[in-house]
Amino acid sequence: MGRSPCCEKGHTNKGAWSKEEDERLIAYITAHGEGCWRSLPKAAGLLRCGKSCRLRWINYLRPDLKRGNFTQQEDQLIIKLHTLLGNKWSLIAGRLPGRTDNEIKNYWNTHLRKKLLSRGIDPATQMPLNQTSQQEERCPDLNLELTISPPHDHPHQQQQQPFSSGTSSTVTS
DNA sequence: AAAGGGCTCAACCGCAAGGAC
DNA sequence: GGTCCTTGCGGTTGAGCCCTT
Repeated sequence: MGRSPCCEKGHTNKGAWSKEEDERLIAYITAHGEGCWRSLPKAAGLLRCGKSCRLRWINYLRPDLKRGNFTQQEDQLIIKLHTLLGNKWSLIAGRLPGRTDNEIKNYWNTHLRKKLLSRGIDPATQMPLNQTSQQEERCPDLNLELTISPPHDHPHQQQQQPFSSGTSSTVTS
């Protein structure tokens, strides 16, 4: 049995969103704000599941989205953050105003990964490919994320090192 | 000009975490 | 304290676009 499905599949649309659906979603959220995604589709008159509405809003319809090409600075920041955080796309997105986790994830997988590989750099560690095997034994990625603080820092620093890479990696924008 | 292959990115799926009851 | 429900996240998929032959 397990969990109940997030929506009744027989009564929901799937696939690409139509313009009308977008407009309905925007109109509803503009009027009522982001509330309960579960009940939103019904309230907004959409034949979509809440999950789908949330995704559409966050990744595409939100007014504060930047869209368009990533800048060099953003490239560098993403690479740096990925080295520190790994595939924590939502955390990385939290450091890049106007960008979504999905967008960054796609950009990483399609552009940055290849870019680094073509330079002979291991995307996961940013070490030259012929050194990564040695590196992995000493410094598994997992340890890194323990030293990271979330985007909205709490004032009380636990006894962890903040981003300490010294140089320009003060990641706060 | 057409066909095939590769690439991009919006959207879906399943799982886990957190909160409410 | 346990169970159920909702939200959020990361991985994956596939339709459409673009480039090459």
